[in-house]
Amino acid sequence: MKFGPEAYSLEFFRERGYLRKRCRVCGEHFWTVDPERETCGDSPCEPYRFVGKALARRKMSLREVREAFLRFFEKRGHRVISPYPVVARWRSDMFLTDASIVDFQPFVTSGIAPPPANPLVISQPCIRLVDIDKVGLTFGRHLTIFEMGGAHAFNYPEKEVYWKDETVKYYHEFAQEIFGIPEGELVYKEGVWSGGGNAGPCFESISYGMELATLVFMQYKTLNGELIELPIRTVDTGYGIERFTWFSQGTPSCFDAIYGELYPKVAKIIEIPKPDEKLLLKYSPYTALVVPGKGVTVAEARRRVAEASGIPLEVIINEVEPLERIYAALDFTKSISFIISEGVVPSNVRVGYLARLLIRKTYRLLRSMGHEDKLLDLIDLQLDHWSSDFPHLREMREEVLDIVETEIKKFEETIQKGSDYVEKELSSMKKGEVRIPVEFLIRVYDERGITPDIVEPIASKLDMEIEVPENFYELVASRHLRAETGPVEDGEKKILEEVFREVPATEKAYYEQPFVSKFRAKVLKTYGNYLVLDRTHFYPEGGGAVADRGVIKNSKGSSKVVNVQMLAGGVIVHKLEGELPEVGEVVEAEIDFERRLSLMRHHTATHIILGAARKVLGRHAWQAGASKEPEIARLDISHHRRLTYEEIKQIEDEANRIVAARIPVKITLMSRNEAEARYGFQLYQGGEVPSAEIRVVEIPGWDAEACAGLHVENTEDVGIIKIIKTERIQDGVERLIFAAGPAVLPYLQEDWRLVRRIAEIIGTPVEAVERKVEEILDEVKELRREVKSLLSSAAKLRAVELSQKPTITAGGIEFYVSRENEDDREYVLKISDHLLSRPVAACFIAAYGRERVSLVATANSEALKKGVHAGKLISMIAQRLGGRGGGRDRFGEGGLGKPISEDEFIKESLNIIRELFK
RNA sequence: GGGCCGGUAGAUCAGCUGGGAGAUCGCCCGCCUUGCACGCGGGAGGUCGCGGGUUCAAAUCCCGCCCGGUCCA
Repeated sequence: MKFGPEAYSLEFFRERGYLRKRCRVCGEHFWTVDPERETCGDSPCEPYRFVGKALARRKMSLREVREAFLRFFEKRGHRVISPYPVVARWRSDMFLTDASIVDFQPFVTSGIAPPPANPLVISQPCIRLVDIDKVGLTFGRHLTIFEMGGAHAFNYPEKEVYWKDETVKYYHEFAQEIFGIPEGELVYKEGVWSGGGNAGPCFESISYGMELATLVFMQYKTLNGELIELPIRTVDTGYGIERFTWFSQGTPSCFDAIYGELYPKVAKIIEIPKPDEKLLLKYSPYTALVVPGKGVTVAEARRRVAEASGIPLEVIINEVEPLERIYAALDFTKSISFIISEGVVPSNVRVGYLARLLIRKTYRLLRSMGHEDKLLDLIDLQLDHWSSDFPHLREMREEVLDIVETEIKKFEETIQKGSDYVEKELSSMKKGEVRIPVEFLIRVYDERGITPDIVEPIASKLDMEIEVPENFYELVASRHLRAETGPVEDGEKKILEEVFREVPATEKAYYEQPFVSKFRAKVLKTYGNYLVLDRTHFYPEGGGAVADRGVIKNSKGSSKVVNVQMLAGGVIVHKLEGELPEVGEVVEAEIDFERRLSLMRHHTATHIILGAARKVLGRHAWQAGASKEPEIARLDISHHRRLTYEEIKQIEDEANRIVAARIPVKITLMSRNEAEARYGFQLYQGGEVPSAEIRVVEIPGWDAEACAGLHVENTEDVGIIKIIKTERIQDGVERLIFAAGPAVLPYLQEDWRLVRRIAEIIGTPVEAVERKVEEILDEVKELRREVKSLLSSAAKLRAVELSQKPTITAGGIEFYVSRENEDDREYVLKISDHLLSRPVAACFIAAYGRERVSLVATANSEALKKGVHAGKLISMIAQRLGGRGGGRDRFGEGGLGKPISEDEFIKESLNIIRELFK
């Protein structure tokens, strides 16, 4: 994708005499007032020229830059907006906020909802994990967490705010007024921005070798590679708050600028290497040459920097690399602090998995420095340091530390178990083999989460060679490619949407009058057994709740409503069983209201339980899914530990306290911006809500959620809430299964019946059941022991009895053939043990069991020497008697599956022995 | 959501080409020895995750479920 020069040719540039030039290194076009300039100045086209210098008006801290940025735009008519969360819960297409514009997508940029202000300015903490491996290497040009200063204007067809010229002008003034960057050092490189289905031209603003901001003009939608003009053109600027801070301070690295004040405290936890300042100042400018991305390995990037800077590679590795690790550790722990403080629980799914990867990566990084035990201390430091700007970090401190600690313990266990396994496997493969196959490394990572850096020390301990391919993680990923499965398309719904496309949206009468069960409505259209009315009280499936049921009466009779669905465009379609009415006819409908009431109770109960879970477990307990049926409801919540009986009981108690407190359930329709401002982002428990207006269901003082469901009027109407059971459906997600109101009764009654039945069976009063069952189990164990012991004595006696005289002696072997009455394998084998322990060649053949007779044959070592094979012997006997069997030389088993008499068994056995041994 | 690995004594695990449930540590008893991972002898401890199937016979093979781990989205 490329835009023509006209997209970048601004009045602003013409007025000020800018020239359009082409970078001799990268070939991109850029605008400058300096006729001598030959490169665009962006990394990697030239090294930094601000390091070690004080080029700005004054040195500024991160907070000072943020404030200066916000005030600058506030003075120019922008309203300052508070930052959004870093976890993008209002979106279903991404997990983390990675740009300020994300806050306003897709609702504002697509025109569904108005912006909270226009124009507006925000300093948005963003998290980007894509370049995580290069953090440190570029001395802070790349960070996993940074603040993006966003000045945004949304231009509507009927209302233009401002566009390209003003955007560039604002930047120009900002750079000059606040930072004193001379015009000759302000370069605007032409670029193309695209992301999230949108695109547009952009300018990258570069000074002294570093891109400080990107000015994007979002004006297209991309569809199948084509650009479609958007009705709303958005000014999307991203000012690098950290980069401006770095520039103003001229420190060797950006980390010094961000975390400089924190260094003394960090140094108390981990020793910070202190390479020669001159070395760093010499090295730093050339980190501009490192460009993250595929194809270039870390080693290769280092080699290039060494060459360009003239600093020997080993000096870089010895002096600079340890410092880079500290840098990365600081950046990662800040990211962890922000993510977890917003209630993310590490897990093996979704955003929780990203949190887990980040924590594990940081742990391994610290481990490589021998400081893995300091991870919590660093996070604590970050929480404290940044809480002056982001107060929720302090409020969540205890929860964050608890969650991270739990995760660390889990990982340590994984490492411990995995390492033991690896050592065992490697030792067993060691014979001759000194090179560890790559396949093994992939396998232990995939199956046990053991990364090659954990295998390495074990390998060297065993004198084995390990070589990790650069594309290791791609190899792992390729293992999973074939498993890709697309989402299951709801074909039926698609067809219905096509059929009813022209029908106007159905009036949702259930919101106006949620307690009306009988109504009349006009039939607008039918298709197959589907029916659309002009208005309906039937609540369609949605928000995790099943649809209403009921009947629709018409001239031809009455039909059952078996399903109700909401189609795109707001058309509600009823699926009927029975005759369908004529189009235009007015029908009478009645909802199964007992069922509906139960659904409403369960819906309100879900909100109450969620509030209770948050109170008992902590604010990280977010809804991770929910379902409501007439008989039962379930709520999935994020939590890092299995729920204990105590916690479950507490949640239940709290929930029922709210039920009893008779709190009216308040349902309000309000604008998105107002709802977010009043209740915060915890509104989006049920996921994204794709509308400008938000229906807020509030239980004052307890819970408020964006919710389209039907609720009872007062918490008292829920009656009672009983948690039936809990399950762990994913790591980090607990499922609460519960019932509310009369729906509770069947569960209580079943439990009651069960206990009474058990009491009846064991013949004891209900109160004594618990103790009695324990006694019975003890007794059973005791009896088993006794039986075993008695059989053992009996077997001994039987062996003595049998040993008096062999049934037959053939081939120098004594054969004892016996039909045992005791149907117990242990008993028979015990006889064999006694019988064969004497120093004569002996063989024991027995049949035991009544209806289904089993056979066994054993031989002692003396008998084996004389050629007995118990397995073959029993196989032959069994076959002769109509059964099957087999086994090894000293032991054989078989069975007949039918009864047999003693005489027949002994006769046939003897026949075979005689045949074999004459 | 999908893939892969696993579930055997209190703990860690072996046994898994079907044929008598094991080792180490821990526990109990005894001996030896005055000492903090001492030695020797003896013992207790198991629905082999649950359910179904195949088979004369299943810890072992097949199917389903539950639980744990892990990777990917």
